[in-house]
Amino acid sequence: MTTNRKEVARLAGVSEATVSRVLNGIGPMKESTRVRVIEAAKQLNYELNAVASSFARGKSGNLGVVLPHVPKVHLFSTYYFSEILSGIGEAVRSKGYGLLLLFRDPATVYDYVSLFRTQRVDACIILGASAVDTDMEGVNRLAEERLPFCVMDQRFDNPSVSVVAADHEQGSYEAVKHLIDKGYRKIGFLNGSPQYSNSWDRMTGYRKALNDAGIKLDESIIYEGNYSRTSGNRAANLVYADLEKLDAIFVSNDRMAIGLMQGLRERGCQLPEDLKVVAYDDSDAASLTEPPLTTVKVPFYEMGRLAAEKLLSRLTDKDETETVINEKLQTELKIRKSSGN
Amino acid sequence: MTTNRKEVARLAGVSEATVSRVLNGIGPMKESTRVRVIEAAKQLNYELNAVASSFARGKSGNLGVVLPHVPKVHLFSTYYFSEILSGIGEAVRSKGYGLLLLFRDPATVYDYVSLFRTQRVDACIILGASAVDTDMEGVNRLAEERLPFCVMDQRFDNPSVSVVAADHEQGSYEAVKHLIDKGYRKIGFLNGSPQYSNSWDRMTGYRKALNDAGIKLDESIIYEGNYSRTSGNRAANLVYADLEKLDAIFVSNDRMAIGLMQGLRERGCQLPEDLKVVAYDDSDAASLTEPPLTTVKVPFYEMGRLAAEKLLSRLTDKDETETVINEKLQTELKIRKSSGN
DNA sequence: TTGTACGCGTTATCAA
DNA sequence: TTGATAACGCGTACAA
Repeated sequence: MTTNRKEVARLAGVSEATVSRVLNGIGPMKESTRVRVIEAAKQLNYELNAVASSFARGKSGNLGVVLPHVPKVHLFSTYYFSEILSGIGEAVRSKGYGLLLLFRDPATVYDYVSLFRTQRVDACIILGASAVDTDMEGVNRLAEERLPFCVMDQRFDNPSVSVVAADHEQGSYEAVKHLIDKGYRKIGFLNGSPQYSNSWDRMTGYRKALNDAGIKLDESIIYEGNYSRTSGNRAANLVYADLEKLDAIFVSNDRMAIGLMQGLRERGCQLPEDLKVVAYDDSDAASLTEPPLTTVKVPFYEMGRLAAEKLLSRLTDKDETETVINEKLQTELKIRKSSGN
Repeated sequence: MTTNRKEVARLAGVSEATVSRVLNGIGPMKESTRVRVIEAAKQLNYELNAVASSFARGKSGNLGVVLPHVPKVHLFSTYYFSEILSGIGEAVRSKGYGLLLLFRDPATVYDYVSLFRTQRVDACIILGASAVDTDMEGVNRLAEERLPFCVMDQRFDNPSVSVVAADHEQGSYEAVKHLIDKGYRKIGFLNGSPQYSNSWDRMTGYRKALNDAGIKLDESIIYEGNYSRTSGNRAANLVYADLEKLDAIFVSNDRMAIGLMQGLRERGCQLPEDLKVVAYDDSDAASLTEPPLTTVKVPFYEMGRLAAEKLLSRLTDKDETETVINEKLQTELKIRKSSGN
């Protein structure tokens, strides 16, 4: 069925080793034999058996991407998901690797190490990790083994955990500062789930911006959701009740902001007149809402690409310097109508 | 580094073959040896080398999912993408397969066959195929080789091409019928790119619904976009000019509907008062718009899962009946405010 | 510049 | 019920 190296060798009248060398472009070779082998390969429609090759090399040639999977529930905005994946895909393709998608059950400790031990991946990127015990445990075990991996957008105390993230403290700072600059002082904050370092960073940026402007933090206008639209909608209740205490509100992602705005409008609010909103992500939906969302754009695509490139080049390069990846990309405030512009 | 079968065999005091049999649960074996092998494996922290196993079996153990990739451009709503992928992921995981993600350049003929020949995948699912020459060519070559693959949501003339699709004719019929039932007669249609069989099916459904209601088709209120929001926005120009000819409009997907509605509103339209809209997909955005979209829900998740399950079970089952997959799933109309409810 | 020969870890076949 | 052993297709050190 599948034509193999032996047949090519026979047709070209050379040894199998020569076929390998020619096809991999390794070592010196006479032009004439090179041509002969190429011809034979083409004629026989020969293609390298990737599995056999992986086996011989002791590498799978795959980059693993692990994501949490709860059937029918979207933990992440599909925007985040598809952007990061596209970025990773780009890097993977240009380096000639495969991209193996793995789904993990968020409730149990995922065995990343076995992913490597069974040689299914040469490196891996972890999406959607949080600070809950199971996630920490899994990642820490991986770090112990000093395997090539990288966590996306979640910080860990463990200094040997590689991370590519966005600078959410800066992003949040600028978001809140934008509101302050426009003259608003009573700025609330609807944050997301505390198990993401993300959320903490946003909080830090929020506090710092208020502090730098000499505005006292008002704990009573800090709300918590879980990054879902529903949770934003739920928060509308509280926010609506506190409306006289609020000029504006900073929301940790677009989805919650959308839910919040819907909830507020249902209760008769005019937006942005009654409340200015700044959100986070700059997902597709951000410009769809009424009013369109002022929001912090996160370079998900670039984050994915960067993480993958760093990992893969570490695999390729002989420099075994075993460096921990620690990148923090800048965000960018996109100003639209929801903040009163 | 990696402990292998030989070490387990030695520790358990059996042959390597026995280790394999025990670990794969194949053939009869004495309980005592079974336990002994399991113990040894556990003690040595042994895990099967997936690559070696694939090699020996002559199968990669991966299901390939091929999607078109234009850097930074989203041909598909990320909703479609992530839903289908989740569905496939579910099936793949439950069957113990890997999911290999492949990106293809839409401009060139993708060599699916080599995917199999190089043994990178045991089966594959093609997303985003269209009727343009390069796509047809690629898929037809694949069909010729009688390899296990399946195209998602795109029909081909070639009867040996497996397809899992949604019934867009029915979906469109119901969408338009809904408008007719509400008493509207002047119903326009903003369709998507003609290279998708999808678009043709929607057209058929549209025509049939009008016809069944005794409404004469008016070519002058049929518009064409390319499924992008921008194209919907562009269409707003024409639609606005034709407003007196229109009671309602059926739009081939949510994104275009959103662009259209934005464009119309910018021109001073009141929605849904001035024009009723029914869209398609029921993506996340559908319920975010103002007014929320009446739209046709497509079971993307189930389509992904079904395609993957069919393919994988064909691989597993001894029944080599080489059946062509041809599934058409039903859609469901979700009624919201945009159609005047 | 090219060929020989071995190893990679598993599956599967055949004997015992 | 278990053990030998031959593939599997390729990479690569070493020899020529």
